[in-house]
Amino acid sequence: MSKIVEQKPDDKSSRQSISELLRGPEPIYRRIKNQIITKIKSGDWPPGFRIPSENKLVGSFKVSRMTVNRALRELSQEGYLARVQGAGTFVKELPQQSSLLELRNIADEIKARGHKHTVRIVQSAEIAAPGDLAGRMEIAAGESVFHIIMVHFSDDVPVQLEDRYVNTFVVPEFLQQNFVELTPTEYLVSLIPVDELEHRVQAIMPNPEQMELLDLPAHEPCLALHRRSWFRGQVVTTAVLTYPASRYELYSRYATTPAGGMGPSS
Amino acid sequence: MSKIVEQKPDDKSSRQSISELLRGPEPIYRRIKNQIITKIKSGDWPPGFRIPSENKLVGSFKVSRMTVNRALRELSQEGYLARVQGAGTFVKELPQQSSLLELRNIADEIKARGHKHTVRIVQSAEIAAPGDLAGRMEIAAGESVFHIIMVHFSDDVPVQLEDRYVNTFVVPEFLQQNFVELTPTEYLVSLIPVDELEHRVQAIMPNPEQMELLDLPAHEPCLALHRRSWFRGQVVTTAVLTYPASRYELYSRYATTPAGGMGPSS
DNA sequence: AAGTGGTCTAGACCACCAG
DNA sequence: TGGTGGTCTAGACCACTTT
Repeated sequence: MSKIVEQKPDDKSSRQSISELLRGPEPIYRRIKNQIITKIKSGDWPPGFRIPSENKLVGSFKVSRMTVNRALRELSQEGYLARVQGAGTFVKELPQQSSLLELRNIADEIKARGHKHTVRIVQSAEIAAPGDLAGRMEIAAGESVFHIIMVHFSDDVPVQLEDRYVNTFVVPEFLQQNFVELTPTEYLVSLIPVDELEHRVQAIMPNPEQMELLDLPAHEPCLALHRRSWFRGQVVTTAVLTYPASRYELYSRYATTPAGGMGPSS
Repeated sequence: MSKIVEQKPDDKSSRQSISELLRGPEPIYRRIKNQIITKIKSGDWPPGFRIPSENKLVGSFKVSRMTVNRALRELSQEGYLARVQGAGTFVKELPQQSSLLELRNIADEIKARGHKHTVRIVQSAEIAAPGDLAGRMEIAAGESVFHIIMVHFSDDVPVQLEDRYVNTFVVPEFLQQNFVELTPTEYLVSLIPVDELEHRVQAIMPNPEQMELLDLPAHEPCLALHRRSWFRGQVVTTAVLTYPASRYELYSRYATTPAGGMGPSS
């Protein structure tokens, strides 16, 4: 007879900094997704665990089954869950990967493998964008941009050279950050949602400067990953990430089907 | 007072060879998706075109709005459409790319750029899998696998060396194909659905054999893309695709938001 | 004000898997 | 056979864009 949708006030499980402010309160299905991801990441629901059925979740969340279904279906598409008709919904083994399509943070990757992550900041400045850079950042030539060059180490071995430019208009306080504690990727992701992401991957022979910064022997090729990210039609940042061939490779595994490798038992 | 779901008989727009047989008739929302993709690919609905509203589609397909909504939402997630609340649904510019996450066919890429695609088959045989290969293909050592080595040319310049192994159990008639007409990727994709896909990307210095096959100068690095694909838990094929650095790079652009670059007007 | 997409509901029928 | 997920319906309220 009146309001069908009973909007609940915000609960603790939703904080999204800027995106929250920009996008308004989260829809129910996304809150359910977040709560489930939290359960998985905290270890409450370990890999292989059979999570409550849709009907159980309908009961505990007090929502319609279609809403729970959408949350579970999307989490399944995103690789968190495997759904088997007639049997149940299970937490998948691999907690996401695919460093190519996603915006992953080198510090997390290094730590996840049990190594020590350190950085060396080579350069950090505010410059006027020359023509080619302005083109890549889709701004006018001569406009101000931040430029930072840093090297990431895994157990004191250099594994990534990061050469990054940042739009000063979108992130004016970028250079004030302490990038020893929080990598630029981490900082930017936490601050600005990413609408669009572009990657180019090349094999290159490093130039002398790169060889020195990465402490490379002669004739060792590198992977060069060029990345640009957009928010509301503006380029937020563009970076060239250079990896020594012998110390790094890009990896991505992607399931197109729910039953990808995780069975109910086992 | 009885059946709510009125299953319509198959119409022409759904043919999926094996997947059709395996997965049964397509659900309505997927048939709608396919018809829309057909409209886009045929050029009936060009980039920027505003497609009929959900309510119009509800009328023409005689289905519920939720069903149309699911079709459009998924096509938007997949990058075909951009949806703008209050304004409409628009065909996006880039008809999909992201050669990394997806399984793209080198011949299509070359032709799409207006070049001539040719191949040279270097080797084609059935062999007993040695231990390391058996591991990668998740079969027993010594089991039979197909092995094919070929070079892809763009306007007679070699751009890709394809070194592929195929599971004989899943695709027994693989070697009978004419790969001058239809690339292995194309053939396999048309035959077997892909449940899961793994990619690894390295920078390498080519060995002498690779240098010769790709007609490379000294000291030119290459991108090596290692790919494995699964169907129902079995590795169908594994391939190493080697690209000369100067002639090829991997590219991927990915919108996480509906409004990714395509406005209603413009 | 009219139209659009975003979300949600409370039901329904079905195919599938387990005990 | 009972529970599970897969899909679908016919309605609803809302925020937003366009006219």
